[in-house]
Amino acid sequence: MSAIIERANGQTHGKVPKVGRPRANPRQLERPPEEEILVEAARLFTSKGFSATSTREIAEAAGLRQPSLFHYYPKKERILETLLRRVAEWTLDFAEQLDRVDAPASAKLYRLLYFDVHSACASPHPVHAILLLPEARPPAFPAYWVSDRRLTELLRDLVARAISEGDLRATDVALTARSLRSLAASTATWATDCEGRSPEAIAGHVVGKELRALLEDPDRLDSLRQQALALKI
Amino acid sequence: MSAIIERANGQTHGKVPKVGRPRANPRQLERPPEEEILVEAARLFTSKGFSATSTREIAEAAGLRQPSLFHYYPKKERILETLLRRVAEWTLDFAEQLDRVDAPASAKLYRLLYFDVHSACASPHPVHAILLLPEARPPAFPAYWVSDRRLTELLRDLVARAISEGDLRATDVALTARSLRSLAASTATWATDCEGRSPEAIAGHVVGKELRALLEDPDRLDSLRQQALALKI
DNA sequence: ATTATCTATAGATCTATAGATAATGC
DNA sequence: ATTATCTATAGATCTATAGATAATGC
Repeated sequence: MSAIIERANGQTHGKVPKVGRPRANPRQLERPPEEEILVEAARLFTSKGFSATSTREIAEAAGLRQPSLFHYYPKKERILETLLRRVAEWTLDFAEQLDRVDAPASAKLYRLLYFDVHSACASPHPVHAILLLPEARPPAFPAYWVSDRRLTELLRDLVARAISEGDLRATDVALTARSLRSLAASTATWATDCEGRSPEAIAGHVVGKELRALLEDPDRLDSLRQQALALKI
Repeated sequence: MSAIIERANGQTHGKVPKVGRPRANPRQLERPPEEEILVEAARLFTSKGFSATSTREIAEAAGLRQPSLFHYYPKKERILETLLRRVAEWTLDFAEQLDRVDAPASAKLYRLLYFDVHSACASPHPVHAILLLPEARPPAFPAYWVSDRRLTELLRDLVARAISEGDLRATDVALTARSLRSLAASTATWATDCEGRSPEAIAGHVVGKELRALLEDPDRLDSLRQQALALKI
């Protein structure tokens, strides 16, 4: 999870505040407070839900008193908004890098799905599950849903191109894209139950199943997988 | 949705109360109040979330004042508990009938998945999405999770038998069962976005994709589908 | 002077209970 | 007498604001 949430802040460590009144419960900080808040909020939102998580719980988990939270996020909703943005950017950034690579659409499709599902499984807490919170549904957080639509369209284009390149079977492209888009979030909801399986194993299984179903020649799955994972991003 | 929620109450219509103080806002009732409450609660829980839905909203939607709700459900949680039980029973009952039919495991697997996903898509509101509410996660509602485990084990057995019968490819059976179990709920989250597609089309697409991926011979999908839908339940 | 925090609290909920009330049933 | 509803409200939240305070920085 941390990786996804912190992506935009690789360099910001050490930004731990020196000025300001000391905390009531001092502790060693590894991240700036606004990042600590995001990490704890993500954990609480996915396990208890957005509305069922109080700002007090988030604050105490981040080592602060409840009103101090509002110094960093002026509304509770802004925390969820920030998390949604980070999750969307995490995948969108990868998708944009992938776009610049020259490779068959089927390989790119595999690689993008694998990246998305693997991220969802590898997070210690299933951050991607925040995408399924009823409180995050449209029309709330329109900026997130713009990114989501972009990603769905990207998947649709990859599927359509892979079909015209002869690698995938003809199928309902829009429906396929919509269901592929939900793959990472839905895998995140159960991946933590599967003890003993690595994120790589789960993502490989899930994405492999999708592509085997879509491939014109299912026996090509193994070579497609190798080709996809060999792409230099 | 109504079908799933009301399954246990086919005969109970007309149980509209004649005794008791009249309502402040009288209206024509089609269902007994406890059923009206379930239908409205299901709609509100899936669209706004459990904690974000107040007992006042549910009550007013059902034509009652807020405290009157507690005549039927002594705690707000009991409403969600009842919904979870109905959704679980809906699929479990079908699975038990299916169990008594003599047919190849692959056909039964297709039929069970189709039933589950089709129910999820056919509901005017995605009731199955309540299974994804963070508030419904274990360890809350242990009775529901017992049913859920039963269903996952049933899927696992069907997959294992279909493999030993030679219809499905060898694969990680537990992982496959777990991901198949999440199919209906996850489809419910996006099926309503797909205007112009019938529940049959969506369920056929989604379940077809799963089975094509699992089949030893993908070309057998069409005949498997016919065989599955022809089963007399 | 600026900043990050604190304490105190206003104001708006929200769930659940207590007890009254207005029907039907016997 | 029983029942389903109502009104009124207690008690426990919860979000967000106001304003004080205890550090560092200049």
